[in-house]
Amino acid sequence: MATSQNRVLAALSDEDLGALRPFLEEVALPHAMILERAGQVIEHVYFPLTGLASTLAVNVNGERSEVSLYGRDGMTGSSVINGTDRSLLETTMQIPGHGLRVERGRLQGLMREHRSMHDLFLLFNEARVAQMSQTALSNARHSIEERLARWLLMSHDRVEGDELPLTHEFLAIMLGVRRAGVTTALHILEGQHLIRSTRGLVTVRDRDGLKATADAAYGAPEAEYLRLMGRPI
Amino acid sequence: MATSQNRVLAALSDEDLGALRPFLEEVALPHAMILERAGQVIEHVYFPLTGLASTLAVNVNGERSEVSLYGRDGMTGSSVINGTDRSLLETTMQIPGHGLRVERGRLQGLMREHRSMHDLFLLFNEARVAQMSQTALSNARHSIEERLARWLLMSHDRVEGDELPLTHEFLAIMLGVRRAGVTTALHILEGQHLIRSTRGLVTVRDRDGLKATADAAYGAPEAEYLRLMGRPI
DNA sequence: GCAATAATGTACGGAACCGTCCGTAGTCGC
DNA sequence: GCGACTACGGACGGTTCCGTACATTATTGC
Repeated sequence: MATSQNRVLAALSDEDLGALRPFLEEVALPHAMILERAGQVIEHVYFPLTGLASTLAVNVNGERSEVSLYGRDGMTGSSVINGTDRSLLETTMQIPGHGLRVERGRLQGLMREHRSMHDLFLLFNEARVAQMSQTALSNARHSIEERLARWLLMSHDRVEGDELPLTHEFLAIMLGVRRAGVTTALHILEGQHLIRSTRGLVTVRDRDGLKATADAAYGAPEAEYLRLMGRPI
Repeated sequence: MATSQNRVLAALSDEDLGALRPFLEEVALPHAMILERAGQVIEHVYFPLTGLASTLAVNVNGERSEVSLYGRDGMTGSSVINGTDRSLLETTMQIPGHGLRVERGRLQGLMREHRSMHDLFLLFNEARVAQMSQTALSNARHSIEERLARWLLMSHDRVEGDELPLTHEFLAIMLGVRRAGVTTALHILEGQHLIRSTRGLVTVRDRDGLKATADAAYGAPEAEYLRLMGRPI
């Protein structure tokens, strides 16, 4: 079991990982799989090894917007880490992959026995807060183009290679904007040769150019992750 | 020392509160006081008894937008609770008041000795995540008018009486919009007799009307606070 | 009470984005 | 290989909100 592919598991002490390992189970993470449902008790906590997961805020009117994005750098179940068994958020797979999972009750017991394990998961929660804060700021102040560039960079950080299998519709939900708005913004980025966009696939061509477009929307949460976790995303 | 005025302290067990109490220090919280500076090591963790604090995401371009708001229902230092000594966020007093504070190092030691204290603070962190998520969603999808109504309701929940000493400029920073946009939105709310607005002061007149305007932007995080903390804001 | 400052009211053109719609082009299931 | 479906491209008027500017009205410091 390639636990070290997941950055959070890799940062665990040998002892903590040894305690957790027997309860980790390999699992496929297909596209659109729902890892956590808003308001529902969480069954498992997932550690992606590949693929991309995202956590959305949803409300009673069916509006939705992404608040956090992670892959092999993170884990689901932030509310379990914080001591409860459910949250208002929804977590789904954006780009398919595979990962490891552990039953919630088991993890709760392990965190109680192994405080340093809990402490490490809390550091990831803190990194996630940094990311969520930047999302809130970007949603308030930045253009679709900037936010899209940020999102593509964040995704690019978390997958192998430069290909991101994503539809405009999906990106629109992530950013909380119109699908047509995403189409236009992608065309602009493509016109600047920063990406290539084909049906269901965005290919990153010029990462530095994307950074220039994203400007202050990208970078700070990523640096905070490095500081907190002691290793890059 | 009126510790029970703060909802987090009030939710502590007698034993945990007894351990913490000797290290709590009364402190005035004047308007615009900075409780935490972005990127700087946190000196104290504050428990407001009155007044309103807010936490802002800031970036290198000087852009800023509120991500979280709390008063007697909460505490600063979420990053300390998560195991680090600083964060990218900035926390300032919006409406003056007074509160209690404890040195960071002392609190870190206490949380280590008294796990149930740490666990309770984590539940508040979880409530804050719910609030931040709603903020991110509202920033992406809701009009200034809706977001303003939400903000006024959240503030109203946390002060005594119906008077909120706030300037348009301040509200604009909170919402991440133009000052003139706030002025217009306040006029609309005032035209509907939901508030009265005079220089430096907003008075809530029709709370239910504000709820109707805020729609889905208000309510869910507040219900989650109740669930997590076992008491209303 | 008088200047200086802070807060508010108002306006303007323009940019960004929305809601909506429809046509076209890939892709999939059988 | 053909119909059904999904994804994308492009357009439309309309609204929201921006950046900016400037005047007016409280309040404060002296």
